[in-house]
Amino acid sequence: MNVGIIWFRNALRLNDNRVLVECLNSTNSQTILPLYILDKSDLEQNNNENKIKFLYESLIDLDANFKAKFGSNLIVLNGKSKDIFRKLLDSDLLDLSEIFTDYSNKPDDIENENNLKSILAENASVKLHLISKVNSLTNVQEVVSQENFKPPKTMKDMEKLFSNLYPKDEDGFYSIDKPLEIPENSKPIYENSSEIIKDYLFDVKKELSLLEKDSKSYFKGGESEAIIRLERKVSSEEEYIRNFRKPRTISTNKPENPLEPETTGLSPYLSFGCLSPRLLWKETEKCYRNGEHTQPPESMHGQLMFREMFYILSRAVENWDSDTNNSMCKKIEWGDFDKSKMELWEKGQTGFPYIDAMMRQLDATGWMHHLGRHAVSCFLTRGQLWQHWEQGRDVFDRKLVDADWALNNGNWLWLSGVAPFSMPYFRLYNPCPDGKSSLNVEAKNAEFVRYWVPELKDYPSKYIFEPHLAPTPIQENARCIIGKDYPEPMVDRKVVAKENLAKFKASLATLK
DNA sequence: GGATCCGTTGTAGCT
DNA sequence: AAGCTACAACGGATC
Repeated sequence: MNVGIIWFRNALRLNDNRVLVECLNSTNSQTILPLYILDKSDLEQNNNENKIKFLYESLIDLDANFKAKFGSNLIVLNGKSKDIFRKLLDSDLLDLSEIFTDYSNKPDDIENENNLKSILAENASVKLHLISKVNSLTNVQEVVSQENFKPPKTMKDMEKLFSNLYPKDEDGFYSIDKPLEIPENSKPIYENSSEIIKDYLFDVKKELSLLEKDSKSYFKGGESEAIIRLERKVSSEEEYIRNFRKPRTISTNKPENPLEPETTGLSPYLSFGCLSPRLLWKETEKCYRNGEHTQPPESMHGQLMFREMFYILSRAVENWDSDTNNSMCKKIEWGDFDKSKMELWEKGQTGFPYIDAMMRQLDATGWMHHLGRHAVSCFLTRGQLWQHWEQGRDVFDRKLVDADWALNNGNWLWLSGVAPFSMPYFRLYNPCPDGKSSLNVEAKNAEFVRYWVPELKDYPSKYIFEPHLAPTPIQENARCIIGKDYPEPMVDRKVVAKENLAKFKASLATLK
């Protein structure tokens, strides 16, 4: 019996999963074998616990849904994918014919893929299918190899690109593909693999139980959770979706539930592939069809188009995740790696309550408000600390539950000011937002800072963003002396901002 | 080909 | 208190 492997990688779901559909439709495989492969030591080294927890929960959910639908468990293995595939190929017990997985251009995935290809080269009868349009709305390989392709840098570019690929219908909506239904299984599951791969079997439930319990991690992983949240935050919130505008959705988290984001909170589900971007697009479109709605770049569809832009760019631009030999990254003379600066920033001990609140939220929950991301990345790089964007990128990658290689690198390129996006380098975010700042919705409600920086909970709002300016009696009254109970600002923000602006300008001049 | 416009989301100070 | 202006001046696309 020929076996076709469904190798789940970045799409931990059954809905709108082309990998699943293609495998079940293939005439070359008579039985199927669903696999997920992780490398525990690698996973633990590069991800904090919130992310690992989210992954385990997603795998448990996928397993349960797969079992309910297809009558068999998902097989989760711990090891190097090349060793595992070698084992499967060498076994006499299993007649492997095809491997189906989702297309990815993440460096780790490409490395694993290349290893697999070299193994398969010795077994010409086994075919590897890389399925496109699983986690993106477009076929990014096809898009970037088109003759007239130019890397998109603005929303206008993306609108042009979408108009060509998905001509608008009479109502003005792009003809994005319909999400795929979960297919009916017409094939038996290959049940005899456990003997072959027994050394690699990974007990997800057990591993999850070993993780720490006191995590503030807010999002629960899994497709089931994604579908519930999609319904709760999109489908049944039509007015919110139709009016969606990024700058106007800044707000502190609700006092009664400080961990729940004001925005949809769907990003972790997108990055783990628990949710199809196509499904989110179409649910949003349903809301749009009922009345007036915002337009890109600010609208919900606009957000998904930016996501798509980064997927395309990360494939088109060599060395997307590096500042070397990256055609979209200006090489700025960043300061040498400064361990103490990085630690203060990462631990939320900079002495800037807004920055510290955001960084502590990131550490505790794995999530941060998008404008917080702007503020802390600007602060770390061109704004105040003059540290290399790659350092901040690494921290975000390790801690953000919604970290996505293409998006995370793209956003750091953008916010640090090195990419040719619309971010004039002199436009800095104020780490101490006051009532006049565009961040003022957040600033007016200082509860956010009080929750995450409880040392300052008794400070009057007037001083909460720059507590070192509070007169001594006020500090004493709030039982938090700056310099003793909460740090002094680690830099004079205005002085360093001015210096950094000059350095950035000087660096740019040498590039001309 | 030089001028002008525009870009998902700036800030500070003044009236 | 909302709105204007200055700040300092990017870089690619378009006219």
